[in-house]
Amino acid sequence: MLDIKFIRENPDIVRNACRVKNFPDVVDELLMTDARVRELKTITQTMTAEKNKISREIPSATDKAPLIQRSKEISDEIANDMAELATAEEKLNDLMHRVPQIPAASAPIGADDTANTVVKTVGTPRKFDFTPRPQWDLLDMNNWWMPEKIANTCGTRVYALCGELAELELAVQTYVIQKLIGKGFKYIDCPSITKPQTIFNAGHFIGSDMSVMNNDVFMLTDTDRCLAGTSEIIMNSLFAGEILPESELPLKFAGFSPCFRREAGAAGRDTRGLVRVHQFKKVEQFIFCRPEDSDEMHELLLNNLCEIMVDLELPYRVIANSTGDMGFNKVKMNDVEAWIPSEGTYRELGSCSSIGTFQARRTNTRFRENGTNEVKFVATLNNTGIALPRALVPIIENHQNPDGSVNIPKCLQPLMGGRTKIGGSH
RNA sequence: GGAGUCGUCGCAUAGUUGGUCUAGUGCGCCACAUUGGAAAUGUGGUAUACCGGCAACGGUAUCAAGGGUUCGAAUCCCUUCGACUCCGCCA
Repeated sequence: MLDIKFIRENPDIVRNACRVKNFPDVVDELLMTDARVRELKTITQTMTAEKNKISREIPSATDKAPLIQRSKEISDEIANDMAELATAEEKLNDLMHRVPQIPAASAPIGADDTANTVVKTVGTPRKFDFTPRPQWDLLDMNNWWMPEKIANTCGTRVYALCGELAELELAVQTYVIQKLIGKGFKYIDCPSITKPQTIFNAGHFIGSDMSVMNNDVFMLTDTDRCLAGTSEIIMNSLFAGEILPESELPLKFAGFSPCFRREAGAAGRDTRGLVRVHQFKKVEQFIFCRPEDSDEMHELLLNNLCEIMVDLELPYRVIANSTGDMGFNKVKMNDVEAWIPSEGTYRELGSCSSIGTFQARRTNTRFRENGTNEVKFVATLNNTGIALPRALVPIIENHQNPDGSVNIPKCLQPLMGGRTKIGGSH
């Protein structure tokens, strides 16, 4: 959500944002509705002020009847305008939730991911002297998963890791959490069950009708709860309605949670393997900060993920996502992609997003500025810490040996009891 | 799941026979005074959002949230949410 004053004063900037982000332009309708709301507010408030004045006079009046009569008349007049005001406010509220966040000037302009640009490429893809196996072959060879059994038992797009790879998954998770704790992030073990409002607060969806989430979110039947697709949404709503002291900012969190996604829009894509599943696990970085610190925090979050790529000894690249690819609520977005040998390409492992005050306006999370004592909205940012099991795909493919075994990145070896490799015939 | 208590301005509290409560008090916080400096003390101030206004300022709303009764609701009624205490059940 944007500031209504900003929209009034900069309609062209907002119209342009709608255009480059590929969302319908509702600015004119919004401004007309806003004008009507303000007009009705002025009218009803003036009448209410008079009614209140009369009510205050009644207790001490000698002849109460005429005052009560007049007060009733005003009430009737107000009721009509209030009804229209309520309708207009509801419409305005919905329109406000259809206006996308303004993208950063630095973001590439384009309709979709074909307009994305590569910011940097780090590491050189390994030259194999044998044909590298795809993830599923390595999983099969080492009995690291049980795809048929799980598909029959739990359905498709669900996985179960077993044996040493399950151990490695836990090691990666632990490694990343400990690394972020070491960088001053507060570790939160987040729940996955939440209220739809929490998802709405995160601002990924357009409009005020929450049914639009149905393609993406698992609802829990016969309850008012749903399953969170990421702990980002939980952390984002953690301080809803609060005014934080500026001295507490920036607040840095490392949230861990199981994540649930319907993937209804991805039918047929990545059905094999560990890349796209209904239930996965994710360590998520989340920051609340002063708006002026957003860019610095964005770099910090992005750098953390880049370090993790290096620690895991993965060739990777950083993408600047285009305006059409970054989504409704974002100012700036950088995907981090790891090299996948079997596909000969890079694939997304994480996504670093700067949201500005867009989410904070929905959650009403603010801070009190030190010198001026002014209350302002905080800025929020998020980035993946590690997504599992997806991150295991480049790990096992890049570090595989001809016999199907996988070398363990050095940083994970202490967490694996000192082992240097898993799988194969050893 | 059953029974009960309860949600007031940062914190703690007063206020529940509806009307000087546009919410009192204490603590905290800010400013000023006093002081060599501090403590203590004194005085004043201390919410958020929105509407109108160049501004000073005026107005409206908010006593968990929403709705209702009433000329008028922190106070009465209903619904929802949340907290606590017992009981039951259970990893």
